[in-house]
Parts: sequence; structure tokens; C-alpha cells
Amino acid sequence: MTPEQNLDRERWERAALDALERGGLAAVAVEPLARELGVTKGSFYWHFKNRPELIAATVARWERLHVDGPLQAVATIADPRERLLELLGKAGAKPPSIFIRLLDAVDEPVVRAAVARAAEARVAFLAQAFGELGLTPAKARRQALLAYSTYVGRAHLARDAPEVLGDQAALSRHIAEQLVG
Amino acid sequence: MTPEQNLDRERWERAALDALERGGLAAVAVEPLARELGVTKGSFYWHFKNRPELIAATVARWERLHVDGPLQAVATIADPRERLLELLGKAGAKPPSIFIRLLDAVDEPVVRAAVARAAEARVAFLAQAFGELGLTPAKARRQALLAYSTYVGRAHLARDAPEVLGDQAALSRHIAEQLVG
DNA sequence: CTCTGTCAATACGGTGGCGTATGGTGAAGC
DNA sequence: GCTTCACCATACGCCACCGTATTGACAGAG
Repeated sequence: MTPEQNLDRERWERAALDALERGGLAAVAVEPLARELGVTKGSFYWHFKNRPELIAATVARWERLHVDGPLQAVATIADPRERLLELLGKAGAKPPSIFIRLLDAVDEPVVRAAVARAAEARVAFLAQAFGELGLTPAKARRQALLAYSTYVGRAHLARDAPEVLGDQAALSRHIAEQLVG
Repeated sequence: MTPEQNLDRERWERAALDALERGGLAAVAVEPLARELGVTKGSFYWHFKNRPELIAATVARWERLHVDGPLQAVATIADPRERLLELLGKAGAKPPSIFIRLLDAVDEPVVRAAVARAAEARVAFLAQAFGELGLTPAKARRQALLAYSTYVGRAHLARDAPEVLGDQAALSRHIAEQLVG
């Protein structure tokens, strides 16, 4: 409620999101984060009910900053082809490390729900663009699923086997050519 | 060395691979597995030095049974187009759950190494087939990377957001058409 | 029938995280 | 200057897992 209350709660949330990126959801843990913040658990259990609440807040934060935000930003691009190239290009540029960390932690129901929402939002967004390019709705949806699958797959390869990935720029061009045409 | 020795060690390895599929690498734990097997840790530490050794054995078992095995099986198909369709079709049929569980646990160096080897082997295999279809080596490699990315991405979607995936058969046809042509 | 080696049970100590209960501090409000 | 309240520290009990040490069962070799 009060905006003041959230000032130091946000320190925890920021640190949690960083820890998630570095060490996965297991690193979003009370005592390690407290050490990192130079503080004790006493602080944490003031701002949060328990660890699940921190996880939920962290996931929600990711969803705002790394799903909805970028999607709205790209939505300003008028040309659907440009829009698609922008999206697929980002896949090659910066591997979405937090996203993959969340995929690793999908056993947690909150995480699974967020990941599923993100998938639907992104696929719908891609399908919209493909539709504007003239594909039928069904075909646009399938093409969007194909494109999103490559996005996720590349994100995995970039993290887990970058050596097989080779020249990312060349692959990016190849994918864009194959999928957008 | 002795084949007898491995009889009950193999019970552990089997159970470990099952647990991996169900609960991820965290479930490949000594005490839970002992409970499940109706036995105590005393047994485990007879057959294994420690938990890392069990994890290594489990990963190696997966690599044999779920990477090298299937690849060799499909290698018997002479026609490269048939071979590709067989591979990409399997992606839609049965989601490779153990594989994704391993992706989730790539922080463990043994797991990362195995996952990277699997990726390279599979991509090379796909590239070979695309080469036989007439693509230049560079283009075949890129196409293989594209195909493998869709494989991994679909595996994720199938597990984490099956509701956005929709009709898998239609998507399979779409992907095969787009990638193999 | 004893001895030896294989395998498992028991019992222990250690670690690391969760959550709670309670006490302390400093600043704002009166 | 006293109180109140937001905020954090201290200290505790709890649980789950790892790994070790020791003992016990039991089968086959001699």
C-alpha cells in the first residue's frame, strides 16, 4: 500500500532477480540473499511472509520487466516484417538467461504459470505479425509456434552448448530468412 | 569389472534415472532413493563412492540409452529425407522428459558436458542428412541448428506450456514442411 | 564348519536452509 | 523527552540431506 514500505522490500526483490539469473531459483533463498545484502533474516521476514512470497514477487517482476515491457516496446514498430526481425534478432544477440533459469524451475507452480503466460503472449504476438504478413490465422499460429520454438531452443544452446552454435550472426540471418522469408 | 557386482548397482542406476525423469536432478538423492528401494544408505555407499558418482552414472546411462542408441537406430534409414522426418516426428510424439530435466540441471558440470555432447552429436547427425539432401556443408549445418533448436523448443513447450502448443500433429506437419521441404 | 568377502542395517555427526520468537535501535510525532 | 513504530539483529528449533563408522547377515570356498 504505502509506497515507502516498498523501498527496502525492493532491494530484496532486485537481489532475488539477480540471484535467479546467476544461480537459478535455488539461489533465491533467504539466508544467502541476506548475507549478500549484508543483513539478516530478520529483515526478510519483516518484508515478506515467507520464501514462496519472495519467489512470487521475483517472478512477477521478471514478467513485468522482461516479458510485457519488451513486447510493448516492439509493438510500436509498424511494419510486421521489421517487428519479426527485431524479435528474432534479439534471440541471437542476448540470450535470455533469466528466462531459461525459470524454465529450469518450472516445478514451482508460480513459475510454470508465468512461463506459460509468457509463451502464450509471445506466440500470440508473433502470430499477429505473421497474420499481418498475409498468412491465414491457422498458418500464422503455426509459424509463430515454430519461430518461438527456435527462440527457446537457441536460448538453450547459447547457454548449454555455445560451442555447437558457432557463428551466431550467420545463424540469425539463416533463421530470419527461413522463417520470415 | 565383474558383471555380478553390477546387478544391484544397476537397481540404483535405474531408480536414479526414473527419479531424474520425475523429479529432476534434485530427486537423484541418496536417502529418497533408498526409501524408494526399500533399503538404507548402507547399500548405496557400498556400490557408489558418493552422490556425484551416482549422478555421473545416471547421466552416462541416459547418454547411452537415449542419445547414442536412438541415433544409431535411425542411422539405418537410408533415405535422408525419411531419416529427417523420423527424427523431427519423434519430437512431436514423445516429449524427451529426461533430456529436459538434464537441461534444468546444467549447472552440474557432468550434466553440461553430456548435454553438450548430445547437442553436437545430434546437430552433426542432422547436418549429415541435410548434406545428403544436397545442401552445402555450411547451409546444412545452419539448417541442422535450426532444426535442433525447434526440437528443444518444442520439448520445452510440450512440458511447460502444452496449452499454447495446440494440435501437435498439425504443427509437426508444418515444421517438417518448412524445414525439410 | 569355519573363514572370507559381499552386501546391507544402524547410528552418528555435520551442513545448510526455513521459519519463529524475541529483543534492540533510531527516527518521527506529539 | 517519552512513546510509537518501522526495521533489523540474535538466537533458537526444525528438517532434509550427505557422508562415515561400525556392526551384522549370509553365501560360497576351503
